[in-house]
Amino acid sequence: MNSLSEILTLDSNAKTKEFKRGEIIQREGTSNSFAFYVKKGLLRSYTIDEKGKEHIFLFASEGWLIADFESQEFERPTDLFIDCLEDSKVVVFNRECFKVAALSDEQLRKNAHLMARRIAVLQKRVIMLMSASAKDRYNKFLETYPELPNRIPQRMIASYLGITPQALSSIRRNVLKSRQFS
Amino acid sequence: MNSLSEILTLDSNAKTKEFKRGEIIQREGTSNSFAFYVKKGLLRSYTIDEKGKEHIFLFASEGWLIADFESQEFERPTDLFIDCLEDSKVVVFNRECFKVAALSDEQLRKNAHLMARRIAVLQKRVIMLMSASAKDRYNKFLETYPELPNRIPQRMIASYLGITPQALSSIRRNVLKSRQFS
DNA sequence: TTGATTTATTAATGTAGATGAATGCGATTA
DNA sequence: TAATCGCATTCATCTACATTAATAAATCAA
Repeated sequence: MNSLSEILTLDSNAKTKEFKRGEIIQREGTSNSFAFYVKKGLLRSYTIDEKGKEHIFLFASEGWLIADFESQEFERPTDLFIDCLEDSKVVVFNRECFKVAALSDEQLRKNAHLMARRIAVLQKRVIMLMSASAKDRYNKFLETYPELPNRIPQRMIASYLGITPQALSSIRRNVLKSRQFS
Repeated sequence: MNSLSEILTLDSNAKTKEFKRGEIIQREGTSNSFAFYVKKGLLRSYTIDEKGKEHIFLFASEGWLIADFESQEFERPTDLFIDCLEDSKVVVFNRECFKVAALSDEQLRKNAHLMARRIAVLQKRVIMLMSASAKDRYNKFLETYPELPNRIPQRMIASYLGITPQALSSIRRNVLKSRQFS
């Protein structure tokens, strides 16, 4: 599931593009947003609030899909920026491709797993955000995405967790301290 | 979209059941969880954390579907309780019904809309939880679900928002106070 | 109706995490 | 070779919200 070959059949016209680290490939307010499948590299989606603060919604490394489903399902301009945290190879689908009405049965079926998986991930994230402390969320993040911390600066992990870099720094310090005594 | 007729075709064997207010129709730890479509009444799903505190994940009134997608997609026992906040009429689907392999093309298509909509809602919820204050989340809740506050006790709204009843009470007091001067 | 149980509110106090500022440390560019 | 920039860390202070406790109102059970 979620393999490249599965995805590619969704849209035979989809093209693989290469982007450089730091490139913004989708901006907030865009009304025909795309969906991006990551072949290589690392992308993120995020919002910027009225105070100018970034909130990272999702990281997408190899094999993941990144898109603004809210925007696509309700045909609204997107709230999400998407940019590259590493030089990346990305398959670009146009928005029609993920609108239910436009899809063939075959395409839908392949799509269904991706969507169910995304719902599961989001469900878990909401419950974590509501019920767990920043420290617990950080530990869960390390468990769930053990390879990501090597590729992502701390401040972005903090942003994903919904805390400041300072708060994450002090959590890490306390973890180290408590490890010394055990 | 999301109409009863659409849903019912998903599983012609699905049965409508009636439940009383207060009935728990799914418990945490259950390994074959169900999906519930609300014909009438009001349901909620929630977790209970290790301190015994409830965290409401989702309300479902007429026309909504409630289920633990995480459990179903990954075939794990559910973390979610589901119970009735009002006497309700509910269509009960067994978990197989939402597993992709078991669905006809027709069923899949109807399912896809429901899933896309759910992703959109969850995406919005995550972003709100990360970036908005309790007061802003409350106002957004009132905007998005204007009819719910009449049917749900405050403490459950608080739980949905991720705050305590006391905090919600003081938010409401401040809103009233500021309205007096405008 | 009465007593018991839940609910909303208020207030006092505590705390996780935000904010703002200072420091040192690679990394990039000149 | 600096000189500049972004990043992580530390510290002092502040604040949004939690916790605890008390009270009154509303709901439910007998």
